[in-house]
Amino acid sequence: MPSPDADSSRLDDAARAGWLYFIAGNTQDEIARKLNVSRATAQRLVSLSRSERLITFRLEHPIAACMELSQRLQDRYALKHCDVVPTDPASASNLVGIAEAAGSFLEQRLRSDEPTIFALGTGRSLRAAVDHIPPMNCPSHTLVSLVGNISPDGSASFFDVLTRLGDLTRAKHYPMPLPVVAPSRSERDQFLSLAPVRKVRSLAEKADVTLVGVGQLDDTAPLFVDGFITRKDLDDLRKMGAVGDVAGWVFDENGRIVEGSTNERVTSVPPQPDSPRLVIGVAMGASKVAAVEAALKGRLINGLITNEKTAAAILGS
Amino acid sequence: MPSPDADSSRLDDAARAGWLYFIAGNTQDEIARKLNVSRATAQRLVSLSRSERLITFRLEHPIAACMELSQRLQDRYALKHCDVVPTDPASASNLVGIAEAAGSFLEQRLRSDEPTIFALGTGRSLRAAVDHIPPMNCPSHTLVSLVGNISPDGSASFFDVLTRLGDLTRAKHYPMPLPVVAPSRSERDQFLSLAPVRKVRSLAEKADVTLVGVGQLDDTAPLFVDGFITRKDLDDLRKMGAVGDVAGWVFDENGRIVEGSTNERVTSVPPQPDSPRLVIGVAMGASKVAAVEAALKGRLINGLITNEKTAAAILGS
DNA sequence: AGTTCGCATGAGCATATGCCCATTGTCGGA
DNA sequence: TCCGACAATGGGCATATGCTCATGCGAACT
Repeated sequence: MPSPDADSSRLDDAARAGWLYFIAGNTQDEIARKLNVSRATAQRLVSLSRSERLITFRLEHPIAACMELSQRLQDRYALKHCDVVPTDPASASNLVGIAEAAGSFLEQRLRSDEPTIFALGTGRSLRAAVDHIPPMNCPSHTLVSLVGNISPDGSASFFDVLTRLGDLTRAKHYPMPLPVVAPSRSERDQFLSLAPVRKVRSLAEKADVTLVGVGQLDDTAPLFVDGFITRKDLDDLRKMGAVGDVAGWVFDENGRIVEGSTNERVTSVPPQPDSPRLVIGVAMGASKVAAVEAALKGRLINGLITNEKTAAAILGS
Repeated sequence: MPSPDADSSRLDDAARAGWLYFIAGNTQDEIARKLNVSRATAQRLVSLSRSERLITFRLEHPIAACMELSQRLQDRYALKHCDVVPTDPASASNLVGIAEAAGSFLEQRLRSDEPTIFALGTGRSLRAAVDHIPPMNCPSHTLVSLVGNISPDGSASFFDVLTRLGDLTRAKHYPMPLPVVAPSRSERDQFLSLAPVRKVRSLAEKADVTLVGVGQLDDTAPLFVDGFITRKDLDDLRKMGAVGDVAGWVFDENGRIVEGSTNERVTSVPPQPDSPRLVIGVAMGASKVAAVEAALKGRLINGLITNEKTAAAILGS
């Protein structure tokens, strides 16, 4: 067969093949016959029409943007998991969407027969997520808390994610019977030497799946608002360049855990950068963008559940 | 699993599945895992994203328009074959493109091992097509002419497609040693009773593939320009509503062979409407649009090789 | 002109896909 | 509250697809 214009002719055929395959819905056998080539060649032409961008796909659906953002986040930060849900235009700042997404993620993993250890942080996002989980019976799983469940005023913490989920699932669960931040470093160290606390920490380190909220350190910082740290702590931390927290541990803009200040007194299980296990951050909102981005950079989390707007802000900055 | 917003949720998932499949290039197994459904369901979702037009395909290539036109022509006129080649913007009115297309169609069929009878009309398009065919050895095929090869002046016809192709292919070939239009009806009938002529006609009727040009009947009508019919014939035919010819047989705007006039004297093999065999018209150009359209309507041809502009004109009128 | 390199080709196989069917779960009505 | 109808689900099979490999052809270089 003569081959004048071999290149353009090949691309023409690729275009034809792509058209017949994707638009007309032909099988590659039919295309092979119509173009008078072998099926293998038809396959190559179809493949070529994609790789040469002769044919393009367009998804006419709000989800498309989310998928795109999710993919880019996964690529940029080497995430093991990333959900981006559409930002609900009706409700500007509530947790609709990511709570459901985090909830169904959790539910899915809970329904697995594989015995799994779940480590849980705290915060509004996680609490909302757990509120979307229906009662189910999964006694073979283990739930363990990363953070103390004693409020600054001595009561049980308001966002007791662990107990709530334990009730729903009848899974064994291990709360951490401590204040989140101890009054001093030495008291913290004393707490940590307690047997039940050590048990929880060793479990948490083996957790297959970790879910944490991500806190910001502006004036609405959850750690401060909920009374875990003082105004002075907050100011000190910000002077040290801290931008956010995960399970009470405060980190700077590169996601590095800062030394000193409240980090010397926090009783939570410390996040392990670059964990081989799945560590998912659940967070959304303009105020959390910097914190989430830092946590991603420092690989304090290797998974993310957020919404479209937040995802776009993280990628855009 | 709870099903609030079952519909929109299902479409969302379909969109996700479509995105993952077509844009991210995931397999349906991967999609099934990511969306936490069975593979069968993932398949349904991908399928749904196409049928609901959530995902659309766009072919960024000049060929796309041709494919589209070709498909529409095939659908509208129930064609067995249709090639639409890009209109070469550089060369407004020559036969580049369709000649190559017709040539390679013919070449392809000639290369087949299946012994095939090819019936050939005449005209510039077919001649140009044959000029694109390289020498090859296919003695098992048979070529037969639909039209006489004697010019009005008694010489061999200028566009002797058959002999030329016979030389190139070493196939057995049967020319029709007749003038295209006899001086009178009775002379025509005499010619047709000759043994060699009857042989040719019986072969032509069994032809597996027929290729014909399509002539227009305006002032540049090939039949007239080449001297097969007189000016008066032409005027008469047009008064009778004739718009074109195939192998010398003249038809009206609905593709019905007109009665009387030159059709009483033409010696060619008459076209058979709605033939079960493949009968391909090869033609292009604004002046031929009406003629081609009529031939398609009357099913004098059930295949077409033309160019983009002509195809668009046929469909647009 | 001879030789070598590179690329396209088609056979064949492992995998992915599409679809049928039995089953399950859900919803509306008695 | 129970029943029947319907739709969605996942198993399983026939088919289509993607990919590897050995081969052949043409182009470029010597």
